[in-house]
Amino acid sequence: MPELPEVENVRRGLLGLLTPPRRLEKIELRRPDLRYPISPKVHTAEGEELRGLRRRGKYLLFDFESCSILSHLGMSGCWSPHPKDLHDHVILHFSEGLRLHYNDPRRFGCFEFVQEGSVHPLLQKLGPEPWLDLSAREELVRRMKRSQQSVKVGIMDNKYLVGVGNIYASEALFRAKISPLRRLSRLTRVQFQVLFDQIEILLNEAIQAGGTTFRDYRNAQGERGQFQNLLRVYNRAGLPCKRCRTLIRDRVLGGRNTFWCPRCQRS
DNA sequence: CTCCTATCCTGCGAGC
DNA sequence: TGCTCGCAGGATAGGA
Repeated sequence: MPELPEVENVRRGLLGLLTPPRRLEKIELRRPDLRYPISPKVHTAEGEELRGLRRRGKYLLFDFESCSILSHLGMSGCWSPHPKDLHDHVILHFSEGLRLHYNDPRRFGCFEFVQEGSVHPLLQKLGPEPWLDLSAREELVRRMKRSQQSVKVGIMDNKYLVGVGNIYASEALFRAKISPLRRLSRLTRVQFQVLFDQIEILLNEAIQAGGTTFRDYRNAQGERGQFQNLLRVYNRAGLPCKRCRTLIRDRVLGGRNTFWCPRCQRS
């Protein structure tokens, strides 16, 4: 469900609830696993004070004194102070009665222990955050140009860069006027620069708008995002392009539905 | 290596 | 109204 802008909004909302810093009193596991088995080592964090809450790509990191806990929301995960009961799989009991409930019907998310000073294997192979300096951009162009994958599948691939999921991939390519079908190896350097620019602008706008609630995304306060009102191509197959009125097309690419305007995105 | 597919799981909307 | 089917914002393992 959540892409980078949604996870960033969850992070900010949780940070608000957790300020001033609270002590984690107990981790309540309502089941032994999500996507992976949950390590009993997570209980190490009990009794420790929360030192910070970071985001890396679509992952959240709760930083404690001696360890961190890595949380991914998968497709349907959500952190909230309000109990939902059904599918509340993990509950963090903080001091002063604050409880954070991790709810995830599909259980594609994860809840992982990270030893202080070590990098979790899930984070090991991740590419950079999408806000790239000049040299990071050049490096990325070099790497991506070697690939025969479509640009749509490419920008969603975490080994190149993190945070762009299925909605924002289609949206970024529309803004950059690049066909999602084009192979990475065939993009020009200028196209890469425009694409990286548009990804940054798009994600900034989406964060600002509180993320996209296409279906069931809610932030930590239970509120919907607003960016769905600003989407230009996603889920608009058969509807007229907002720029040129040509009908938006869709097609499955890398197993995910992809939307584009065949006129605005010809190259 | 790289690329592609199937898969994990539940809920919901479309279509009949 | 009620049923079935297919698809959903992610990411990985395993095969070609």
